[in-house]
Amino acid sequence: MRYSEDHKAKTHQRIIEEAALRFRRDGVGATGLQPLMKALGLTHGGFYAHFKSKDELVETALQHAVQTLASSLQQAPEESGSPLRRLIQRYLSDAHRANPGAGCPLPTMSAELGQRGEPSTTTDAMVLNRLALIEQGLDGDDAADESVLLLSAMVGALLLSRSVKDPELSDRLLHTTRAKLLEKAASPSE
Amino acid sequence: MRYSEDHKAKTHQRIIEEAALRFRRDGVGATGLQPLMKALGLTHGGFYAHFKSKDELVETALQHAVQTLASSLQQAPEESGSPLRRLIQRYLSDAHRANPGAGCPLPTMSAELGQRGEPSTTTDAMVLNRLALIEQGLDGDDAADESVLLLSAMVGALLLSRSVKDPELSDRLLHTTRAKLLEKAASPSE
DNA sequence: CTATTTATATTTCGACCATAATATGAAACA
DNA sequence: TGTTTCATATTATGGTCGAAATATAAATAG
Repeated sequence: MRYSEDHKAKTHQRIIEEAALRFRRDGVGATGLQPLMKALGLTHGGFYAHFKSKDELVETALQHAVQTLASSLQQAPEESGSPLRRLIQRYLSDAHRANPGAGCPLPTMSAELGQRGEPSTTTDAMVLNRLALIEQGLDGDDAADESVLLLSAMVGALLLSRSVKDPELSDRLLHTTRAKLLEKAASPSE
Repeated sequence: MRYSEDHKAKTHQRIIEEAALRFRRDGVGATGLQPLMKALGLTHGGFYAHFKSKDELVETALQHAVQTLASSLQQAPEESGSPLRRLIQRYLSDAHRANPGAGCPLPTMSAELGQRGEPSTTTDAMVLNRLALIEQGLDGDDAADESVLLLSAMVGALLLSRSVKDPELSDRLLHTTRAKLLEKAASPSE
């Protein structure tokens, strides 16, 4: 073997990362394997040496996105407030809205995955993970229910803010929801 | 051959209605014109006598769905509470979750429409319409901002509840959000 | 040997078009 | 006038096209 030892493994990983980007940015159905491989400087034929189907790649890329996001949400540089406040600020930020390919898969992919009849439970895991994360930042006996509201509002606001055409309306959706949710996460001991 | 006077108009309308159903249930990209026409007992060739492209049908079907929904939201039989409370109950109902093809296009189509680079402003119109409807049912100087939160949460909760696999988690997302939002719409004169 | 390329198979997509089909309005006939 | 035939306008059929999709297998390059 004159290929480097981990050559295939690196290609494998590059496919996953490019797919995770495109699936979130363009959608699963709109992402062709041919353009995907071409973007990596490869041809489409070799795809099946790495995955046995597109569906398998979807599942793999989704899990990769989940893990990447989970770690990206942990590291918060120097933002203000509690972990929950930082999460809200990051999630409903202009940067997150502008870069769906690097962001949360829920607003971009969950509808399509549900429609596909995907038997995957990865969405469930994501939701449960996010709910737990939010609940940690809340107080009171109502924290569990409140976390559901926060997650729904975050996902919905990001989705809608990306879907409307008018930039002012988009800002209103994003920033107003952010402000309202930050109110809820105001005082950890209220 | 000359058909009855309104034959083509009826066919035209049938195409729109079947498309509005499928676009919401299966997604725009996953809905082929051939199966669509076949479902109406027609062949695919005649499609272009009615619409000059699939994109035109998408726009038409979306507007049809908007108008249908708008009227369907008005007529509330004998549910409890204010119009806003009835809207929340209907939107976050088990029936709405179970029938995406007959429901609000925002949770099912907006992500895909945004990704498509659709230049349509129909999504904007829907959002503005819903915001105004919700704001009418709210009180206080905070009504405008509060309506954004309500809409985001409604869309997000419905989207997520349709996307997860576990029925209990789905119920939790749907019912908890409904309960929390009904609290907010509790007393019109608070 | 192995990872990738190249070539190919099979569908399916949106889109187009020539042709067939036929109900109505007009014309012709009784 | 009442009935039938004809011509026309309109709608749907069904075939086809190029492109792109997923997937496989053989050939090639590292």
